Amino acid sequence: MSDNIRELETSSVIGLNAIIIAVTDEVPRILTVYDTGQLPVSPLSSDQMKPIIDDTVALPFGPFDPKNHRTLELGLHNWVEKQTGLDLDYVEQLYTFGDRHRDPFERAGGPRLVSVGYIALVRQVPLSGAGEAEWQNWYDFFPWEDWREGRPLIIDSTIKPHLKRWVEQIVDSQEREINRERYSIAFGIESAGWDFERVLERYELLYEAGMIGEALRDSQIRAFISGRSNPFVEDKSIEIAQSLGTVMALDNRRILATALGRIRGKLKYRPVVFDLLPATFTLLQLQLVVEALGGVRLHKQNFRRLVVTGGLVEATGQRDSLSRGRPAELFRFRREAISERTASGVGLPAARI
Amino acid sequence: MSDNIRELETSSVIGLNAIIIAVTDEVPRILTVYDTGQLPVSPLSSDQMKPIIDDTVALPFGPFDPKNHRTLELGLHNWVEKQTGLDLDYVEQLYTFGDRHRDPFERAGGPRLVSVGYIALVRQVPLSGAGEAEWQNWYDFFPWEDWREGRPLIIDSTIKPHLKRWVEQIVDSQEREINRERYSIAFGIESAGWDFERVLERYELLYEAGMIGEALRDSQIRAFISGRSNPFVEDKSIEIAQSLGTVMALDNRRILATALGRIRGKLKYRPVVFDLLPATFTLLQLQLVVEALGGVRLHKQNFRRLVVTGGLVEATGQRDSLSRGRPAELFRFRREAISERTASGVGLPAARI
DNA sequence: AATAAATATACTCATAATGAGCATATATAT
DNA sequence: ATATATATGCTCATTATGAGTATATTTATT
Repeated sequence: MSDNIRELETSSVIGLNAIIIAVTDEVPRILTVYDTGQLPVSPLSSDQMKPIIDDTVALPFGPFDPKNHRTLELGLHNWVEKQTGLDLDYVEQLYTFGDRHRDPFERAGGPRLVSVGYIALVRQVPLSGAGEAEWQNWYDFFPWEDWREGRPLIIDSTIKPHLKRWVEQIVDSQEREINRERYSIAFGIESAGWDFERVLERYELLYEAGMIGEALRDSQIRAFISGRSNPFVEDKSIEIAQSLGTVMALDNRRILATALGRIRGKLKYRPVVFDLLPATFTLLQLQLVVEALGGVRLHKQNFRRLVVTGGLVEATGQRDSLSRGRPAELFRFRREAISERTASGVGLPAARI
Repeated sequence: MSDNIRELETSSVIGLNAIIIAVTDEVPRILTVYDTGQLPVSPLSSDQMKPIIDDTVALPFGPFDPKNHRTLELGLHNWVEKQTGLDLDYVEQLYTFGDRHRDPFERAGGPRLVSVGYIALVRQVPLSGAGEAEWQNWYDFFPWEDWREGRPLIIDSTIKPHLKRWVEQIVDSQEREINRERYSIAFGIESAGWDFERVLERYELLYEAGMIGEALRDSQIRAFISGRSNPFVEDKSIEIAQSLGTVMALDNRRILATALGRIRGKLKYRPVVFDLLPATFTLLQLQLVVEALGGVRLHKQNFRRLVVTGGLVEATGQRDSLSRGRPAELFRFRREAISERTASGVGLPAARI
C-alpha cells in the first residue's frame, strides 16, 4: 500500500514563506526582502541573458529545519524573529505551493522547492534584525484591487481591453468559451459585480494572458533554458506589465494574491482585524483597517451597528482626543464574541449550500 | 538573507494524504486503508511493546515524487488512481501537517514527515486498484458530530463530565481558565450553541484530555521510547476511548477532523455538494447530502426556497419515479450560479468583520 | 463670541433574508 | 376508497441589511 516513507529518497526541499501584514495610515502593507541572486532564479542577472524585468522583490523566506523545530510554525517564528526582529502573534497557514512552474529554472532531476506559506498579522512597524526587510503597500502589487477611491481606472483603460482581446484570439472554441467565462466571473463583467475575494482568479488570468511582468520573465527564462533565442517582446507589453504593479521573484506575487483573497474572505466571518489594531481603538480606526484590507468603502453608521449590536466590541468609557471633530469613544474587542454564534459566522443551519 | 536553497540539506520528506469523500445512503464516507506495520509506527506491534490500542486504520497516503509530477495535485491524482482506481474530479488542498508530535516515533535527527492533505469529493463508490481500500462512515471516527437524530447521547453521558473533570483538575489557575473557555466554546456550554464547524477544536480538547485512543497510544509510545515502564492505563480509560470512535494511525484522525470542519465551513458559501451528486437529482437528495455532511437536519421548505430562489439549481422538467409519494422533480446545478454573487458567499460589502 | 467645518453617534425606513409553520398536490400501499 | 408518504406552494413574524436623515460635540476660522 504505502511505501515505507523512512526509506523514501526525496528530491524536494521544504521552505517557509511568510506573508507578514500590517495596516498603517490606511495602507495595508506587507513585508518584503531584496533578493539579489541568492534564489535559484539568479541566472537571470547573469550576463548570458539580459533580463527584461526586474524581479528582485521577494517575500521573506526561510528553510524549514526539522532538527531544531518541533512544528512548521515554530520554525517560521524563529527565522522571522532573526531576520526582522518581529515577534509574530497571529499566524495562520495559507497554502502549500509545490508546482514545478513556480521556479522556471528547476532542472529535470533538481530538487523541487515546496514552500508552505504562512500569514501573520502584526501591529508594529519598526524593524530590526539582520535583513534588509521593508514594508510595501500591498496594492503596489495589485493596483486593480483597491476600490476605496472608486473603480480603479486601470481596469477599463488597460485590463479589460487587453484581456478581452486575449480571449477572442484563442483558437480552440471550447477553450475560448471557458476563458470568456473565467474572465467574466473574475472581473464581474455581466450580471455579477466585482467579487473582492477573487484576487487569485484575477491574477491568474492576467498571468496567463501574458500581461503581468512575471509572465514575460518566465517566457524569457523558458526560452533561455531551451536554447531558443530571446522571444520578441514589444515595448508595449513591458509598458503594460509595468502599469500592472511591482513584479516579484518566483511565484511570490501569486502567493500574495492567494493571501489577499484569504484575508478578505476571513474578514466576513472571523474577527481577524483585531490583531492589526492596538488594544483599544475608535470605531473609525477599526473601519479603516477593514476597508484597507477589503479595498472598499463601507457605510459608517451601518458598520457601527454591525459591530456594536453584534457584540464584537465594547465601549471602554474613555475617549480619543486627537481627532478633529467630536471625540470618538475608545472600544475594545470582546473576546467572548468568538463563542457567540452571531459574531463568528452564521453557522451551518443557515446553510447556503 | 535567504540561504541558497539549492544547497540546503534537507531532512524532511513530503507525502500526500488524500481525504476522499463520498455520500451514499445518507452516510458521509471516507476512504481508508489498512496500515499494518508499514508506517513508522510499526514498533507498536513488535513484541517489545504490547499495544493497548489498535490503530491500523489510516488515510490513503503516497509519496510526492517531484521527478514525475509537475504539481502536488497531479502527484496525488496519480497514486490515488493506482491504489483505488478512482479518477478524482474535485480536489482541494486542505492543510500541510508537519508537527513533530504527529509521529511519536520520530527519532532525533530522523527525517521529518511533512504531509500535504488534499480533500477530494467523488460520486462513485465502486473500488478497484491495487489497495485494500475501504469506505467507512465518517461519523465512526467522530460519534459526537452527527446531530441528525438529535443531540448524541455520548456528549452528556461521557464527554461533558470527563472533560469538565479534566479542566477542574488543572493546577495552574490561568491555564485552567483558558481551557475552561476552550471547552465552553467548543462544546457550546453557555450562551452559544453547538458550532458545527468547530470539529478540530473539539477533537483537540478530547485528545489533550487523554480521552481519545490516540492519546493513550501516544503516551504509551512516549514512555516506551524514553525507556520508562508502560504507563498505567485504567480499563475505564480504554472503555471511554472505545466509545469515542475508531482510532487511526499517526495523526490521521486529526487530519480528518480538519477536513470535516473545512467541508462544513465551505457548505455555507460555496456550491460544493454538487460534486457528490449525479448530474440530476431531486431536492431531497441534495438536502440529504448537505445534512449528512453538516450533521444536522434542515427545514425542507426553506431549503427548497434557498436553493431554487437563490438560483443554485434549475428544474429539468423530468421527474423522479422511484419515490414513495408524489414524484419529485429532477434538478440540475446551475453553473452560472458561481458567478452570481448571491449564491456564492455574500461578498465583503456585507462585511461581518 | 459667533460661525463653519469635521467628526461621532442616534434613529428611521424600506427591502431582503430567515425560521417556522400551515395548506395543497400527487403519488403509492392497503 | 382511504390512509400514508412525499413534494411543493404560500403566509407570516422576526431579523438583517442598505441607505439615508437628524443630532451631538468637538476644533478651526472669522
